[in-house]
Amino acid sequence: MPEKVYTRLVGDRDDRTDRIVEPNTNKAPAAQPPHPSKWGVKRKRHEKEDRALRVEETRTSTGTKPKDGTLAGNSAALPSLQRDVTSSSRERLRRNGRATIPDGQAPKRGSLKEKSLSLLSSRKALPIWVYADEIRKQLRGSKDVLLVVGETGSGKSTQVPQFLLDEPWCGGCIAVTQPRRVAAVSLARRVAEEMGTPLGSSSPASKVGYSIRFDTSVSPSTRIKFITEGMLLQEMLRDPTLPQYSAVIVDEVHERSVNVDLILGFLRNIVSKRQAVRGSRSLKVVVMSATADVQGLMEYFDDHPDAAAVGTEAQDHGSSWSGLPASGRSAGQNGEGKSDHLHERLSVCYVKGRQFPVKLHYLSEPTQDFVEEALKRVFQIHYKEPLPGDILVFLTGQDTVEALEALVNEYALGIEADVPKLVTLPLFAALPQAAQQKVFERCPPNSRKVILATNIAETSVTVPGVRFVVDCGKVKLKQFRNRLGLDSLLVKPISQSSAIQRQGRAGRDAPGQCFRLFTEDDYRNLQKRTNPEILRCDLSDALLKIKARGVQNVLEFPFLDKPPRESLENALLQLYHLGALNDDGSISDVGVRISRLPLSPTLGRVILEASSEDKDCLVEIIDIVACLSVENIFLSLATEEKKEEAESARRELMKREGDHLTLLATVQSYSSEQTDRKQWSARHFVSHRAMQNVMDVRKQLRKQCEQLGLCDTGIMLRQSEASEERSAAILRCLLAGFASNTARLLPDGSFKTLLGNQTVAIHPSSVLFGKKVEAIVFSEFVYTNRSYARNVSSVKLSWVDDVLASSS
DNA sequence: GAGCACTGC
Repeated sequence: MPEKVYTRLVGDRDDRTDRIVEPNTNKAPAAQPPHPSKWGVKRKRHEKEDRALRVEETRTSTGTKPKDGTLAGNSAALPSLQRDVTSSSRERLRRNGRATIPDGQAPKRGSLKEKSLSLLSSRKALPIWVYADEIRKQLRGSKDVLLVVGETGSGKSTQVPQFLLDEPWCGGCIAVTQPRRVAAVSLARRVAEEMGTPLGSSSPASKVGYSIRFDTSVSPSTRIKFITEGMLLQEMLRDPTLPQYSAVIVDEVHERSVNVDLILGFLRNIVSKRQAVRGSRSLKVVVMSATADVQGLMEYFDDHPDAAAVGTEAQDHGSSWSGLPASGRSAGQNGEGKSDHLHERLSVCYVKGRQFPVKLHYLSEPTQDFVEEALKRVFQIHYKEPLPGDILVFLTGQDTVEALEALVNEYALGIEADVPKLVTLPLFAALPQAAQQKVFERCPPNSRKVILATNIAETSVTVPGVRFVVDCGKVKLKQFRNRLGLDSLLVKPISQSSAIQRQGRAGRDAPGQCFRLFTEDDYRNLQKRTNPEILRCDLSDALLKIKARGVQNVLEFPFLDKPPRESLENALLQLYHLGALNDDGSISDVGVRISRLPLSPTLGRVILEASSEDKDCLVEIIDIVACLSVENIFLSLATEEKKEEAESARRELMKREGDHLTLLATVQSYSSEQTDRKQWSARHFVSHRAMQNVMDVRKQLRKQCEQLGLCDTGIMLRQSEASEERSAAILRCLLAGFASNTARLLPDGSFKTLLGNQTVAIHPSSVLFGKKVEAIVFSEFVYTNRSYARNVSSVKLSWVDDVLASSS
């Protein structure tokens, strides 16, 4: 069906020449030059990666990143921070952010100043401190961009913004981006303490604030604002040139989230066009990274059109200031530099971190069973190495964590009385909060903790007291497959940078050891870096954001790593089918409105459909969409007994139409509970934390829908009676966003997608599991061992036909 | 009759 549209949008399907063609009204897609010639070298690399990806599918990646980044160099002084790192609840974040201001009372100025003075000596001890003058000097001249490469504990996140604050060019605000919300809040709190100023909105004189979803805390005097990447992108949507900022510091760039890639692209455009767009006022950009692909970043920022050919730099600044990495950086950090290239607009600063040495051990032979191997290693360490020193084991998922937990506990029963005890602690994101907290608690005397963790311990959570790391060398990661248009979740080998990051977790408190459950040869054969997320995800959201910020031709967007052509094509087509793009490829009114919503384009489209006159079910759809945009609200249960109990407790919520109306019934029931929602959640085996998030999202979406003019003020108070017609309208809204996620029943009882004719199975977690209905729509499609549809609803085949007919 | 790593607006 969309063959004709496809051809118009992106060229002939069989025409695999080297080009990407934007949606265009021209009948024949013109062969557009993909990008200026200077991108030639980079493009080759992407093509290679693209091919490798499609052909072998064995390479891997995930956001790799050294350090928790939350308070480099100071985390030991802030034990409470560690706990907050695992929390996602807003209340906790709030408390965290306001820890210095008890109960909202205005703090005494003197006490703040005293505290600030007492912190000064520890600040001066940070490795970054001696670079303060140099950093200022570099940005004072014609340099607009500074790269800071700082290893763990260098103090760059807290100190660099303070170094710049009183510079003559810095009249406005400094934004410091963070990938995680907790980091933004805790860094803001720390910097406010160091500066002796109240935090955020607590006082009009406050100089340090933060901005995260659901919680922005700034004052009229805010000069330093810690902000999540997503929030800065939202600000850029309103004000593409960021006029209120004198500087943007982009932290944790090595993690290479999609958001950070977009931010870097927009900043690069602003910097190179700054005269024209911002008048005489310049915008300084500081890019901070732990393990930098410095070469790529330098070329990226140095490559802008008006950069002068040659500059003088670095000659008198010593070895830390140049295009060449200073000696003594850790192995494996991609140290190749381009020494003969001098930069006009750009300088680089290398700062050594504080990390204890970690001794490496490899297997002599590869293992088939890393759980078994990890078990051996844990007991070997436990018997051989004296206390203190906890063990952190990196595994792939909940299944392997629980398997090893059972094994360790079983063998631990046989530990002799005169040997210390072992305390096993699982750690993964789906684990309830209280259980996660246990890894931060002190364990009984004469015992050793064994933390069995997923990738969550690689960046998001820093476990104190670890001196031994056992690394299985694998990671479970999501990969978007363009051919099939679906996500797969597969276990893959980690990258070298990821292995180094895991190893570093043993050297935070004292010298440590890392046991890699693979051979040294295996290590050498690992990919150097993890593929950045932008190369392995669905790009429709990113491309819509780019278009919404006024970049008409997405090929003009300076991607640090250019995504494969197939991904770009796919995303453009998807946006077109959603109605977010016009026939000429420009963003449509629908697209503009979708881009304003904090949702994926598909969910945004469902919202818009629900606001239309004939559907008119926005209230209900918002509840459903809110559920789909947070973690699973239904607790997964371990035992058969619990499962049966949960099934009967949830019976009143289950709807025969499917999972979406079940979610709606759950939200409606939860929100009508006025006395004790926590207890209600426990009774129905529903995650209270997830439901709190649902209510936050619901509130935000309601407000934004009003602002977008999708509904009248107060309409949300109206609760319509459930009815057949109502249910039908709701399901038809879902079809508007998920037309491609539809399947019909075959005589043999299996389902085949209407587009693509692929077999899908209803996931066993669905209320429709095992049911036979003529057609289904699903909001999630995941390939693990087979293709599964999750969050499934029953629809009429005729509705699907209507939607498919109208969109092609 | 399966089993999902991790962020974020």
